Amino acid sequence: MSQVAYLPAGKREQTKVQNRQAILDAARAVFAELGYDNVTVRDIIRRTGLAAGTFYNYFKSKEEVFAALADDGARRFAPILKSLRGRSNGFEEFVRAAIHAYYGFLEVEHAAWAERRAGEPHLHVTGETPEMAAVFAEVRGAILEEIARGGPTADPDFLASACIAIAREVGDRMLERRPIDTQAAADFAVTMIISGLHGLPKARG
Amino acid sequence: MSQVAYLPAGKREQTKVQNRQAILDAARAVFAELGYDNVTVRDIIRRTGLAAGTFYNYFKSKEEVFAALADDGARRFAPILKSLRGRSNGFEEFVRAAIHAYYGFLEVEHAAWAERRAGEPHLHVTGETPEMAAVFAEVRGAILEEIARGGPTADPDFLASACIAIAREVGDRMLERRPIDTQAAADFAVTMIISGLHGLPKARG
Amino acid sequence: MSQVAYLPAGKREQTKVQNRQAILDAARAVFAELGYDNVTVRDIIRRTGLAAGTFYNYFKSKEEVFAALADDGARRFAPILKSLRGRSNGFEEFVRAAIHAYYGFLEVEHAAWAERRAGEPHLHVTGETPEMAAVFAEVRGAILEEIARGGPTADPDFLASACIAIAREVGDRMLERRPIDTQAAADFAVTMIISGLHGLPKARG
Amino acid sequence: MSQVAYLPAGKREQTKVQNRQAILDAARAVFAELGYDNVTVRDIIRRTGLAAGTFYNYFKSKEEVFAALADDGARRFAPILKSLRGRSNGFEEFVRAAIHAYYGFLEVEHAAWAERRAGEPHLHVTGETPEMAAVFAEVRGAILEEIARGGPTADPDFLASACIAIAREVGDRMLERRPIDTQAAADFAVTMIISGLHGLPKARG
DNA sequence: AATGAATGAGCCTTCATTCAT
DNA sequence: AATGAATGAAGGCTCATTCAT
Repeated sequence: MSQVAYLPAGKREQTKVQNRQAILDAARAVFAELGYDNVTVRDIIRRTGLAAGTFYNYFKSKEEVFAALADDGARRFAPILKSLRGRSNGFEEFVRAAIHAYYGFLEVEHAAWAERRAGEPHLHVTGETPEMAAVFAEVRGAILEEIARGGPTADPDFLASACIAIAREVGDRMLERRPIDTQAAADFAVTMIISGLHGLPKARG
Repeated sequence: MSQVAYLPAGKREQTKVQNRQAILDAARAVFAELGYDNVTVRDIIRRTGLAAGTFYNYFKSKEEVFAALADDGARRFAPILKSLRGRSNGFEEFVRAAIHAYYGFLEVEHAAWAERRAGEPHLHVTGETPEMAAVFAEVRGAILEEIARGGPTADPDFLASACIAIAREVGDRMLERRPIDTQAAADFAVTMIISGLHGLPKARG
Repeated sequence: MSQVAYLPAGKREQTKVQNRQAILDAARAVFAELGYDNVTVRDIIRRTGLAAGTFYNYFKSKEEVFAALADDGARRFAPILKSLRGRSNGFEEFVRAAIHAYYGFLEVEHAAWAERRAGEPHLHVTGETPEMAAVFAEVRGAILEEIARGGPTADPDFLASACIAIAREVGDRMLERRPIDTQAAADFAVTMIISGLHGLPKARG
Repeated sequence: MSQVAYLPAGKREQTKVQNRQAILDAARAVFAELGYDNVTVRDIIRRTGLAAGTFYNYFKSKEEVFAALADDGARRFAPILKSLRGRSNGFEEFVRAAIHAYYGFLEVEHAAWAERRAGEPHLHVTGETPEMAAVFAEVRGAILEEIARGGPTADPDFLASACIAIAREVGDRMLERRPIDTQAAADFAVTMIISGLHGLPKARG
């Protein structure tokens, strides 16, 4: 009504996008900080400065925000990993590159956390930030694809799971140590994965 | 001091033990069903039929029940794994036996779950039941020991983590399929682990 | 920021004030009725008709409501006492006026109580309503000031305490009798205080 | 049945007395430590080592224990005060002696407390231990008696209340200071009381 | 759309009291 | 009598969600 008509996107729309982004940003931060399970919708909106009710104009639940963030992460990681693969000389090199990327991210992300989450029966922390979920998804995709094109005959799901599991769990251990040594962790994980792959029956002959 | 102490022998003691067990059973079920983080003390006692306050006669918190269950699990699994190791001819055989035992357990345990847990971002469920925590601890110990006696020089923590991670994650995938094929999953996991180990630098020579 | 901020002017704001007041009123009543220590947050909100959680939109704890009430009481009593002092011809008259004001308040307040609080070891009830806390605070201030300006050399804290104690305790007795005779009580208390003061060593000469 | 018959009091009866005493002792301690309002029956029996139910064989509620303790205190203090009165040369001396006795008790008792009870709206602490209740009761009796035998004509209840109030409140202030100076506090309280008395109308003449 | 107060279910925990043993 | 586990009513508090404005 009282809106200037010339602007390509009305103020309304812009605000809408901005708010959505604000919520996503806040959510990302608190997921990293508190861990998925401990995050409440209130935590998210508090961080946002928006009103409580506004959250529900954009998302139905914290699950939905998480999903959106993971999508987002996936969109951002896909090209990175793709280029990694392009530049890599063979599968092993790709795996190495991907794991280094992942551990680098872990290290940075982790540095941001306060050392909360004390008493809980510590059983792997991972998978609780959308970025990590996205990395996993991407790497998994890449592995599946690689396998499809002539890797071992082994069940691709099992294989992808195993690779990711190694990367993840070793990453967790890595984070528990001081100093954090991404190089050593990556070396180990890569060796384990690659030689594991070699042990599997080849596609033929 | 000067009072006659009524010996705790009769029915009282019996129901006390029974109640404790009832709580543990309920807790086990509920942890499996909802996942550790989502379980409330009330979930546990509700399933028990006991009064709210009664829970606190036995445990101080859900953490404590979890710990008790893990202890329990460890107590029951330790001898099994120990005997597995005694009977195994070499490390590979032990790994195979252990993984079979674990997957067998998973299969049974899993059969008990309803397929709830719909909306959640399904990122590994695992590690959240005390039994599994216990199994991991035991297997980890065994691996460490094996390594200590001339296995690869690799960082034992990384190694144990990786082996367990493979077993766990592949186990999860296994559970998602119909029919559940513990043999195939175990074959895969064992191969992956063993050949992964072979790729690691030997202690010497 | 880029959102239109709906100004808090309408009915919303009104009921917010109303609710706050409702809570304060309920709290006042309940403190008087049950005594500070026996009051629970739930007692307060119950009397309010509001939802449980609403209380916490306004106050963090019963302590905070109490403080708010005491502030309120102080604000209302300060001018009264001030004017009393202005109109009084000398300290004795002020003391008399203040005590009359206090006992008058006590009488009214007391009439509102049901005669609950049966079994408790009745050891002075007083000081547990915010108004009385406020009166005490004010009177204490006035006494301290008076003393500072040439009263007895005695320790001002002791002195204020003693005066207030007399007023309070005699007031309690007063309330226990039928009919309630504020005149007699005030006469006694004033005499006791004033002649007590006279007995103390003068500042000089 | 299996009891030796010769003993003047059977073991049963003795235990009964002992348990009652144990409860009373525990109660005394926790009343002093936590303050009447904050004490729960559980606090008392916990301290006792007895079983929860046993408490109810002896007392119906914490109120009842408190009353019993106050009685007990009264019984122990009566002779002390009586002798104080016998040895005192006139009323003033008695008041002084009694107040010294009271403040001495306060000082000792107080030393035993940890400095708990922080956040509470600090409005008089007193009257919450049975001993103090007893002292007050006794002093009150003495004052009443003294008055009856030719003191001021003033209302004896008011008078006793006022004297006790002064003693109590000044005692509270005393306890808040470091170092605790019972001499100064007693001097003040005695002066205030005695000169207050002098100002009251005499019985005749 | 945005707001933010209200809601009430639900969580954890403690407590007084009972009662079978 | 003594015991001590069981009970269930409260209490404090937080949260997701709604809805009048």
